Amino acid sequence: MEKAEKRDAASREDWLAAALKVIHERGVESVKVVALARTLGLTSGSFYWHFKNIQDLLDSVLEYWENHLTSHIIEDARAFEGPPADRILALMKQVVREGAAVPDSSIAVWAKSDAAADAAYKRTIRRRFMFAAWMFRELGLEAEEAAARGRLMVTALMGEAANDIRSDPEWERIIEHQWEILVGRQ
Amino acid sequence: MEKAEKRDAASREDWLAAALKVIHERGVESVKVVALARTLGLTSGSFYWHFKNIQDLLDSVLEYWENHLTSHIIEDARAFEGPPADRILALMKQVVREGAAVPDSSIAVWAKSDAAADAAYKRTIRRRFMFAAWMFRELGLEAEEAAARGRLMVTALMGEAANDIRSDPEWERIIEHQWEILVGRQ
DNA sequence: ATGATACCATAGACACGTCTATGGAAGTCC
DNA sequence: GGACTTCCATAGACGTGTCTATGGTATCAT
Repeated sequence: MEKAEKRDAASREDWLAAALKVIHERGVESVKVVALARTLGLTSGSFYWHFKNIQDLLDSVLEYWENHLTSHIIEDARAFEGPPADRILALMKQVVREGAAVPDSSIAVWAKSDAAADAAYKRTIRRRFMFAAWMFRELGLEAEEAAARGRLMVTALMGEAANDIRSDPEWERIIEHQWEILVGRQ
Repeated sequence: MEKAEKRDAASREDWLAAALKVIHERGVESVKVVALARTLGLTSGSFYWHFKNIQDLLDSVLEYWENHLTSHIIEDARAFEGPPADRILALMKQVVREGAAVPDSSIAVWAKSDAAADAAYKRTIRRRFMFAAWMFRELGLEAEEAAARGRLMVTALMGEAANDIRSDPEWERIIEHQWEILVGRQ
């Protein structure tokens, strides 16, 4: 029983990871069960054992995205040992390095036509804004200024992700310069 | 002949506008000729008179997007009469107000699986970066600093668009605060 | 009025995708 | 070793979407 659940969860997650990959590469509408099955070396019969239907898969993917691509970065930054300003730079680099904001564009598009996706997206953005504001308050800034800078950082990183900054060999210097402006000599 | 070409172009543009709307609301993969025809009160027979096939439509939509949603904003900003700092704020507000960066997410996703879309997207981003850098140089900043700030502005606006800042009643104050940070007392 | 052109409707062949029904293999439990 | 559970394959019904073939109508020039 234990073993069985373990194997089930693993296989289920394979489908989720494959679906998320398709979503961020080609959009939600490109998630097709036969195509997913082919990439996993399975058939659609397996899919319908793990999921009720496609909507069921998509709902699960949302949860998967929320937990795997935002939460752990916040946790890492919270556990960061060092000056507040360095924490901000470390987070910015981690976001770019891991491509954490890469699927955002796809989820944003998805959110426009799906209520559950919209809720998950808004919830995630809010978390990012709140956490970013906290990081800037730690710098000694007052609440409103910290919120503005935090928001600017988050939205800029999302824009950079959409712009595929990772493929730019100089991305580290670019990020560092933006960090200087954000943390900046006020 | 003249008249006929005019009518042709108008109807063609109807299809393009409808397609772009679908793209930014549900993604490229959701562009279906029968669905488009229904919203236009036509049938697929009409579609295949104007376009060779779906790919032909999508290629044309790219061109349409590039010209209608980036170019005219740059032109407006270039023609702006007033201090350089005010020009920047005016552009930022216009981008948000017109939702000029709204379809960006959809195009970004599209670009990942289509070479032509990728080229158009990269070209557009580059144009935005270059123009933004120019605006900041007009402030009296040296080249590298201006480029960094301009890029930060552009990516942040793209992130805000993905985040649907327009629906926030306080968006004008948020933008103004970000503008202050960007133009900032350095 | 006759022909040419632009524009659109209709019908259907064809491909692709979803989901159900059914059964089979492998491990688990008693 | 028989019953049960988990996981997947196969086959096919069914729906949806693409694209072609064909013809109809309105407009315009001659």
